[in-house]
Amino acid sequence: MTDKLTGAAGRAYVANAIRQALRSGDLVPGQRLVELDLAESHGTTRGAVREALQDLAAEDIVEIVPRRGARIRAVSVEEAVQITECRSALEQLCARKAATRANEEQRAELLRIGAGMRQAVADGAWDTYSALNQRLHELVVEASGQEVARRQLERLNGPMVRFQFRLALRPGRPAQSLPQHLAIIDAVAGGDPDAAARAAAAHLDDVIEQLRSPATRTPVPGR
Amino acid sequence: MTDKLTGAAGRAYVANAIRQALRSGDLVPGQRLVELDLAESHGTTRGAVREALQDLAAEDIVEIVPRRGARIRAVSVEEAVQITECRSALEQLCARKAATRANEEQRAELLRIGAGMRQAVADGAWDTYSALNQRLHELVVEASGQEVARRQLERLNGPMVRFQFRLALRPGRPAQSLPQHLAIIDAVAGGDPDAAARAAAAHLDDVIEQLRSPATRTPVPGR
DNA sequence: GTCGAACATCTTGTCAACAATCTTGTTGAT
DNA sequence: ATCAACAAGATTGTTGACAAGATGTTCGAC
Repeated sequence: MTDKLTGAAGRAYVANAIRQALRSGDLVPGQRLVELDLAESHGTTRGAVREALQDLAAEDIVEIVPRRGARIRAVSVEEAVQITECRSALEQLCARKAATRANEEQRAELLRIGAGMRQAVADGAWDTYSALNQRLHELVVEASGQEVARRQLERLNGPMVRFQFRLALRPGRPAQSLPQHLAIIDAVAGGDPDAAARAAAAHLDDVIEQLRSPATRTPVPGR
Repeated sequence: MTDKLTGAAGRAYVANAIRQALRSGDLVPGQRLVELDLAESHGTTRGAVREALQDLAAEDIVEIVPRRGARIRAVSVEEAVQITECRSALEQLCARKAATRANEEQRAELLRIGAGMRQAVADGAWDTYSALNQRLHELVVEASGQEVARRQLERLNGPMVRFQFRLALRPGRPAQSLPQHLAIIDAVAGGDPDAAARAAAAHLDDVIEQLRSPATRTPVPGR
């Protein structure tokens, strides 16, 4: 357990640790990531950290400027909107395909998720709702069989964790998004491709609107 | 000129050299990329080559398997279709935005490209047509102001160069795609977002159909 | 002739030390 | 008090050597 994480193992470990720290707010945009510090605090070598940072840079999570090190990249509201617009385009594709291609088990799980979401909103169980939300998006992509789109969506979500986080916690947000999610579920489970695409588009248009409203903007510490 | 390309410079240089070699057919899918060989043939160090390979792996152009080195990744027809479906989703988004946001100069260039394409088809000038085609797609994305989508599309095109290449050279192909391109130009330059999205979708649906037809399949050497 | 085991060679993975560059803090002049 | 020049420290970039693993080859048994 106190073994030294070496090389390739450390690479993935450090990358995950940073992703996690970003999600939980331990790292904020603009923050410097010093190779030696990370190496020591995670029990790895500088080489492993270096490669982990390269990976994160490829995911647009950190920004590496030569000779000056790596920082957590700041995402502007405008960029968050553009990211969500791309998500919308890709998720419409997936929803449309999923409506045609989903198998019986997947359709059944969709319905279960829908029931769970209703219940979670009724109970005020926001963590549960958030988890179901994530699973719903995953499942639609999975059922669509669009491997390529799945990879693209993963990349898009990387830098967005902070915004998503804020959004889900906004009071009244689950109640607002519930009918949109149920519409997606109905259309996909019911096998109506056009309706599925429309429902996905409507949902993400609403997310964009929320992103633009000032309440969701999180102040970025200077420097 | 005979200077040794060191570190950061060599990294970009080698990555570009490989991309170029793939485009021109000097490298074929499945081919092994040995670090030391590449380092010597390009006058760099192994370290630089290593990083270049990481970059190419992030672009899905090469596949790195631990302890076994890097190979040019093979793209199946099914994957090419999925890539094009994603391109379709994103280019619809861009075409729609471009119809609204393009400035006068951009609309003028679109019309010039359209005229040039007509001429090129009439003259049988396929290289010119291919160049204009590329510029058209670029310009639509540029005019849309969708930086995020632009990056995503770049990534998607990386592994596709071979297929695109084949497609453009197929006899009769320019004549077939010309009206589709003109429809995109008309809609974007004319400021009709819905028509622009429809035209982009129609064009890429046709590309998908071409990809599926056996004539475009290029045999992949075993091993 | 074919199969398998031992061996030789090639290739990638890892590390530690060194060099180059940037950042920060201090000093001194105006 | 402000600023520029400088020095000390911190941080990243690069290299070369070695270790670990994979691949190919030879040789012998059957």
